[in-house]
Amino acid sequence: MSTAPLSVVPVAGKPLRADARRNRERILKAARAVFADHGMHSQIDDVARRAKVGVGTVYRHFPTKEALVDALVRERFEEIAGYAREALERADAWEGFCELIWRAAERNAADLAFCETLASTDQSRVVEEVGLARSTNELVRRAIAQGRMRADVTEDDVPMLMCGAGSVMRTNPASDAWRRYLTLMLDGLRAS
Amino acid sequence: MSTAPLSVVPVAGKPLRADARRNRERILKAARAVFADHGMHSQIDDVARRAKVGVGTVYRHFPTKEALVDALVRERFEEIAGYAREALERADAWEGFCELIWRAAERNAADLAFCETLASTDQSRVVEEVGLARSTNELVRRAIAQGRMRADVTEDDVPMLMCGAGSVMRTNPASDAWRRYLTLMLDGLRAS
DNA sequence: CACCATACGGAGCTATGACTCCGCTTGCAA
DNA sequence: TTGCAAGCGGAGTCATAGCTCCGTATGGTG
Repeated sequence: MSTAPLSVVPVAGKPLRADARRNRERILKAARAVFADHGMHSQIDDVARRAKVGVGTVYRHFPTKEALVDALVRERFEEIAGYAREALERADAWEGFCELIWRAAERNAADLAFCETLASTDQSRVVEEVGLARSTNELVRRAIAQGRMRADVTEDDVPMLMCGAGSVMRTNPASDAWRRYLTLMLDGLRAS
Repeated sequence: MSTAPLSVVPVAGKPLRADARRNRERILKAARAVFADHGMHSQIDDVARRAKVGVGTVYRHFPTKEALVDALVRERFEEIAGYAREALERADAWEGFCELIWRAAERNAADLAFCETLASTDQSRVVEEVGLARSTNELVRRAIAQGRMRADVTEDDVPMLMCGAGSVMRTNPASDAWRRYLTLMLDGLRAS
């Protein structure tokens, strides 16, 4: 007995009915808002309600809560990877690096779930897949070569930096503590 | 109908039967181990099993899971407050400060639940009550006066620092990333 | 238009884990 | 030794939240 696929995303990347495509967008939009506000404690029912869609529909598009979160996280990382590519175009790599960090942090500051995810689970997989790893490594390499960043900085330091920032944002939401944090941390990274 | 007290800790701080005192210690000991390993996801049943005690007994001593965690956290903060007092005895306040941070971090590195708590909920209350706030403030004040710490450091920076460390420890358990983190951060705090 | 695969809604089902209840046991004071 | 308040054990209750099921609706194709 060949059961029909539970998921709306077909075996091969096929057409996807118009209403399904529309609903998928509604769900993602609602999820962005709900998860930003309530973090990982957000409930799928809330997302569904907000998207004006039944729970079943949410689960047809994203088979588990985890899958939904992954989609949101990936979206965000892709955006940040874009910042990284822009930063690479600057002649001064250190300036580019700082800009990247600040832009990314600013983007995440209002998103509770993303901060929680960042500060609690390893994201190296996505960071890799999205091309963010490559860009930041290159940025770090250049900044060191230009003598603006301390020479012992490694690729692992950047995720660590952001993970710390996420945690500070989470502990003091609605505060500027994280700006303070980044200032100190970047001072720690600068060549002396 | 005056119901008997649910809790074993009496209205006034009274005698507490011998077996009750013994069990309380067993519970705390078990809880330290379980929470260190499994973090906030730890289950009371596991604590009870490990303590060789019924669940009911755990709840008689600590009315909620939260209360148990609070007790553990407070214990740890009291210990750290001790480190802080020792650090204050050093003539070089900056050295004392670094020592405090390193000792505290070393102590927390193997304790998942403590890191999670640190990185997710505001602990300023306990930090205050335990006298840790007072000590670190004094330490910071002196280090700045002695010209070894950058002058714009405030009392809020220290919890932030530790909170970030907790989060790094949690994301990369069984790794030395947090040492790296502290090195950078302390460099950020040092007077240039 | 008619047909049907694709998709939807939302009332449940279920697993999990915090907490309670109550009959039995035990420390300890008289 | 005896009485009983203080404690104990652990099966059971309850609330929550992730997820499923299936009858109904609808886009799109011939």
